[in-house]
Amino acid sequence: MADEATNADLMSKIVSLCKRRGFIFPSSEIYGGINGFWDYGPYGVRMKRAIEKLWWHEMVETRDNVEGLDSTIICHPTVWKASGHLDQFSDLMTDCRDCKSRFRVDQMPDPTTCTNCGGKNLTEPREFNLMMKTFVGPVFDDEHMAYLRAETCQPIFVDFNSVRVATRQKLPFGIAQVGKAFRNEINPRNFTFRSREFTQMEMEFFCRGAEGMQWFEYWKEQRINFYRKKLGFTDDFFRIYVHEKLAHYAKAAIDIEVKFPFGWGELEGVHHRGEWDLSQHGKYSGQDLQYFDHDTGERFMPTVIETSVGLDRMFLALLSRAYDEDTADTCKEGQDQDVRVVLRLPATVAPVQVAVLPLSKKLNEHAMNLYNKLNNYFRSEYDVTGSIGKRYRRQDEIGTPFCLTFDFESETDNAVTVRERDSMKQERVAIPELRDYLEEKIGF
RNA sequence: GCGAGCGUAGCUCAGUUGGUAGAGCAUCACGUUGCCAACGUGAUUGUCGCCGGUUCGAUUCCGGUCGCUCGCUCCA
Repeated sequence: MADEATNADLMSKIVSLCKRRGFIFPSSEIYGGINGFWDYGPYGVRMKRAIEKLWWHEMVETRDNVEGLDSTIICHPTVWKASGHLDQFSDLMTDCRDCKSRFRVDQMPDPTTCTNCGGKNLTEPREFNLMMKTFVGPVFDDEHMAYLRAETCQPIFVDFNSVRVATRQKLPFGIAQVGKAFRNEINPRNFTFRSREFTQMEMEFFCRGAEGMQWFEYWKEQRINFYRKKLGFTDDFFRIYVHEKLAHYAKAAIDIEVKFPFGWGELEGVHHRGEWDLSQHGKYSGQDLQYFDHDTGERFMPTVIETSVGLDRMFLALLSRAYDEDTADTCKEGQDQDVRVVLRLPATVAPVQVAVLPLSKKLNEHAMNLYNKLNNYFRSEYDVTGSIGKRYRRQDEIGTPFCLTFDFESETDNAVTVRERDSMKQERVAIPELRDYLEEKIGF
């Protein structure tokens, strides 16, 4: 119980910090907000882009057999018929206000009576579909209805042949995409964890059916290594959930779950989807999406291994892991307690990687020169306002790993003090060596 | 979608038994200091979530609505 209370407390501290420092705040807040939508502020967008860049580099730029794609959010409506998104969850449902049960109206013996408790206190039958609707063209009728994509992977399947032909890729190869997806979630919850507009980072890897399990294991390991090595996740923070109940088309599936303040939650899925998606799109489009192997003369439907992660969830996972409160010693007199809020973010994703802080306003000119140089290579920030200690704390709160203090000796010895966020230790580094020094510490 | 709780400054919250509001922190300026939330002086900030009703008068009472949190439900 005490643990749960602490965690709920942690969640509200994170939400509060996000609002205060401009990481994330509610969309349309001056109008009272809109449920399930969140805006990323100045620091938030820096960090979000850094995470995306890290993923893209890992999944696309360092691999010859993975190609990128940026498809539209609105697709031909039949895409969602083929994928099964339109048929499922488009049933009429009713809720019993007395016993809180929910029923499909077409399955009730008597649609006016609760099947469970016999009560008559039912809500009006409503259509449940998690896809967001819109209209293409100025006429709002069924003919012109379209949907915002519920996941970024379907357009990858749809464009599979075009990508294959254009890039002359042979199996096995993958297609990756980062982009917005939309779901009319019944109940958005837990800050940005479940929202109605979100960003996915997905990769579909196409291979021969016989090699499917082998690639499934490969990508599972790759993704786990990414969290361990690139984001520093440890075994107490994430775990693997193996699906026992699989979708009818799937051969294997795991989720990578993370310890959020509200409990364990899915961060990424690695799924063996078999031939299902390409077969469906082949069937509905009438196009032959089979792969022809020139060496063996075989024609077959590729098997798909998917890695799918929510960017917003990775963002929230990083914040959950990074948030910490120190009770560090203070050097100032007259302070009983010094609680320091610090985000121990990996330097690669920190919104500000380097802060340049002149000890005095009199040092403005030269310190500003240093800042302008470093800002070409690192996400940097300059701050002269307030005492040096206060500025360190401001940077701690947004997770800046390195603060460079430009002091009265800097102009003569051509060096600055580098103060490290987590240890608060300081080191004197010559200005000409700063770039190499920081690049080595920050990494990609 | 159902139920419960909540909504006052950027953040955390106090307050008004109905007479349009305060604190701490934060922010800004000047002075001072010069490596871990220093100090002094001064300054900025709210349609008390939104709409409506009752009332001479509503931030306060009532209704609705929007949003947040928790539980149930849902999560293809």
